[in-house]
Amino acid sequence: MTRQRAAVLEVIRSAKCHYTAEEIFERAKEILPNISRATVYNNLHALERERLIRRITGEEASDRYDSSFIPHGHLFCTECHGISDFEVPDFREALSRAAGGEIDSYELKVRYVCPGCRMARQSNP
Amino acid sequence: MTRQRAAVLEVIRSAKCHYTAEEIFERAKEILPNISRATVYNNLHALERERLIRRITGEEASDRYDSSFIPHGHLFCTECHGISDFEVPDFREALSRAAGGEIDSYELKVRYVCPGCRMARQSNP
DNA sequence: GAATAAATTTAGAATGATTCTAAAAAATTT
DNA sequence: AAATTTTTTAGAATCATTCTAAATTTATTC
Repeated sequence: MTRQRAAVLEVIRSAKCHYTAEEIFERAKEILPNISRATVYNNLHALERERLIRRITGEEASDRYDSSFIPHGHLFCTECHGISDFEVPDFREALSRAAGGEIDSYELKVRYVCPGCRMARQSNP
Repeated sequence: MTRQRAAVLEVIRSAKCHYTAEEIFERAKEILPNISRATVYNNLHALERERLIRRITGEEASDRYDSSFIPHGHLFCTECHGISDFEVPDFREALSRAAGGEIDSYELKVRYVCPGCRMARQSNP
């Protein structure tokens, strides 16, 4: 656990939303001003392998990262492209049975129109 | 529905696996040799909007496409990077309730080690 | 059915996220 | 402390996707 890896992890842990690699890089620079983008990517991969963070592959070009391991799904708004979390039951057991062997992780992605955009739509349809 | 859009849709519908945009482009050229890559991308987006195909955002950099609308999840092997389908119950109703409004589509992604890779692992661990 | 307008296609340039590379720095082992 | 391994760094390279502007096709109007 180098200082750089700790900084990347700290940024993700203290985030109130899901950051992209670029956003993590910007914030890690506030802790270690000389940190390089490549190091952020290296450590995101390492931390994912060590299961300290999870990668969210969304609708956008860039992935986002999450440090929560409480089972939850992700809601992707198709209008404002916002992402929010939502509770889901723990499927792990059922999925392992369906997959015919132990699973690694799972992600439930839902595309929808978020309450904010839905309201805005009603005002000017 | 132009000839180009029909060709793209035909390639996806007759596929036995999930192709990337590049793979679709290669196969569409067998039908319309002058088709351009940009046209394939245009039509993939249009077909997705029209709900004739679904986009699968996986572990790789490039998205893949599916023409099946039978509810199913995708299993991503973390070793060989293969993708396979698996049956899941239709969550739509439950998800709409959880999301607090109608949902657009959903995708259940599972990362695991596929049976082939698991066996190969046991032989030389 | 020709004239006009709108939409689509094309080839290639541009963009942008991520990966690669090779040298320097840091950490670890002997 | 010398030697080895791992990590970091800056910047170049890659690769999927989007953008652009001109050409073509399709639809609409007279």
